Amino acid sequence: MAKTKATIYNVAMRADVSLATVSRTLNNPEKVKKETREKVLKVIEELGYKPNAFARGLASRRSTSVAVMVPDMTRSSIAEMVNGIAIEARKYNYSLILYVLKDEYEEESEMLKEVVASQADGILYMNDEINEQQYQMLNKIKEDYTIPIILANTLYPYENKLTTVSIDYYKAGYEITKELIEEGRKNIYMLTTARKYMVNDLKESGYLKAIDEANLEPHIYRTSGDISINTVHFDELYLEAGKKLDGVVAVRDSIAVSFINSMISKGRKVPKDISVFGFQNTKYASLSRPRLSCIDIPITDIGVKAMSLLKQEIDGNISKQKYFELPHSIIHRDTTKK
Amino acid sequence: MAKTKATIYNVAMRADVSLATVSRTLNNPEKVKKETREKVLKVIEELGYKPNAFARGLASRRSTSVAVMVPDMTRSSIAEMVNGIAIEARKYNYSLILYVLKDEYEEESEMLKEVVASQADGILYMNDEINEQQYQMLNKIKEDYTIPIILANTLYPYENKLTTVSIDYYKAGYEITKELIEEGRKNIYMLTTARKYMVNDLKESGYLKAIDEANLEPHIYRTSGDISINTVHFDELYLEAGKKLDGVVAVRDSIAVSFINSMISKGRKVPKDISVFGFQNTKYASLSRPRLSCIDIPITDIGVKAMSLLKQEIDGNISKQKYFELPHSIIHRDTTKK
DNA sequence: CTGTTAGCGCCTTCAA
DNA sequence: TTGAAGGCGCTAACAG
Repeated sequence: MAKTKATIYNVAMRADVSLATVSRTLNNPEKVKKETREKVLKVIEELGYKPNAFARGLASRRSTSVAVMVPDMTRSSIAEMVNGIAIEARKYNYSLILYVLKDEYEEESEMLKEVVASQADGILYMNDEINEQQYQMLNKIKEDYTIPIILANTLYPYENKLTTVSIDYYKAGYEITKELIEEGRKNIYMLTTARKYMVNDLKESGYLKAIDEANLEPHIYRTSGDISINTVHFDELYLEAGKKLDGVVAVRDSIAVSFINSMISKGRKVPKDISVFGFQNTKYASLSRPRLSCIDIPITDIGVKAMSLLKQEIDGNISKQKYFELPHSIIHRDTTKK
Repeated sequence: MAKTKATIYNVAMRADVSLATVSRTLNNPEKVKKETREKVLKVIEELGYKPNAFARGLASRRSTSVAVMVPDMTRSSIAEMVNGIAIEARKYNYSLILYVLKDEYEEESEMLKEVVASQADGILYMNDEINEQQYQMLNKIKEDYTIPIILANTLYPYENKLTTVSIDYYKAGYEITKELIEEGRKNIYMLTTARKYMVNDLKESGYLKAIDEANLEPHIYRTSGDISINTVHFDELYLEAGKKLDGVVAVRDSIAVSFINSMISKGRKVPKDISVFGFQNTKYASLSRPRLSCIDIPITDIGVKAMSLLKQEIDGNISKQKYFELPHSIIHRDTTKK
């Protein structure tokens, strides 16, 4: 038998109070006399009453929901961040509305309009490919509709209008490159993506800095994120660089692992002949053989922090600090000497 | 300057029609004269008007949103399914409200109440650990509130009240076990999870069937999904099974890969001494060395299909068919002989 | 084909 | 501390 959802009115009737009182016990309990409150809560419990989210949203102009915008759920870093967001959101009883971005700017613009229409209380935006146009659009939305926006693991280094949570990719790139140099490596390659990712550019800058300081020759090699493609690329790379190549910093664990596989199949030894560092500390890193040394990024924590900052901003506590950096660390496993 | 969101009323004024007409051009365009419609649409465009989702939901009692309930975003199968759901949902302009389940039954029950309160038009539920209690609760929600529910990659073999999209895990388990038998393997182990997952039980049944048919001895070995733990387990397993062990069917790619790594470190050759099959065809399978043979599960398609079925049910097209099976396939790579 | 009108369920002043 | 009443922005009959 179809149960009709209890309304605030039913609760009020049964508790013998006005619906205003019911509303108050839910939203401003301190303004209701203790006995009345308890009586009302009891009825709410009995009826399994939950306020209709639409009616509440319409009347209060708050939704207790936030929009989560991500480029691609299948990337494990994104999924883990969303997990962190979900954990934190749960604490505040916030709902998450998920938007998976398409590549087209138009689509994204359309989605943002939807987000505004959905009355989301805030936006968590994560997209490591963010460009000028997207950044400005986000900022416009924020200003036009005064809706808080937090960028999670999404860096746009040329401006700082939007609150950002990330790690220091530049420093991380620098550090691991430096370690390879200290190992005595002379021909260190950076393996990065052909597509333009802001965070990868930063890793690259860090790499270049270290290489430059050591007076070595920089080698940037761009490949695809796709395994079947980059395997072919690595064959070419080997032809070109040959046995001189003795160190690699890859912008993703998966790229590092497929590079290692490619080299081993050519008879090169890791880390005897070549040392390799990856980025992220995904499961790939521990499942690979030899197990991958890499930068560990606290990706879940980034999600948690971003959500908690968003909550603060929604509550009106806007800090002056725009950039929040979480600590990374270097994990030494079996593809480096240390 | 804070733009105040345009309302239907603003649009009506400016287009010099009643608000009912604006509503119609949005929801029943065929009921509006072409010229009027175009005039209205033009104004909508100019004002960047998007109907307030709350008001619309409240008035229409439809939300054009669905609840997506998942156990854990960090599992790549879950993330990929959500991706499929997002792709399909976009076609219908549906929003996704994401709920990450906790282990506690109470929590889940609370979440379902929230889903009902949120007026979601339907529920996509995925949880391969589903138990009796959870299944019955879902069914109760469905009946009490007549809200469509689809189980995606979530099997509860003892009942069939809820529409389900999955693959035939039993058959898949049977097939790969049979292949190992045909290779001449005699001591084939099933590596499964210590925790109870419905789908893993089905894989196990398929394995047992094939083993039984061949008059072989069944060996079920339960381990953790956690890499650091199962490595230790595999050492124990090796002590116990020793060199007789010559075939493995693992319920997850990651388990298969860490098993392989463990055996290789002990000097065993894959697939010369041991053949190994995994399940899922994740990236781990192609990044491992040797590359893992496994069952390919069309996980994105399961998400797509589930969402499309849900949309159908929401639209009132409830088919009698309760169970929808998608085809799986066997991927032969380098850890088996074929 | 278009306009008028009555809610949808809740929050929030304003009075009492 | 409580109740009455208006309205949030939109949809959906019902008239015309």
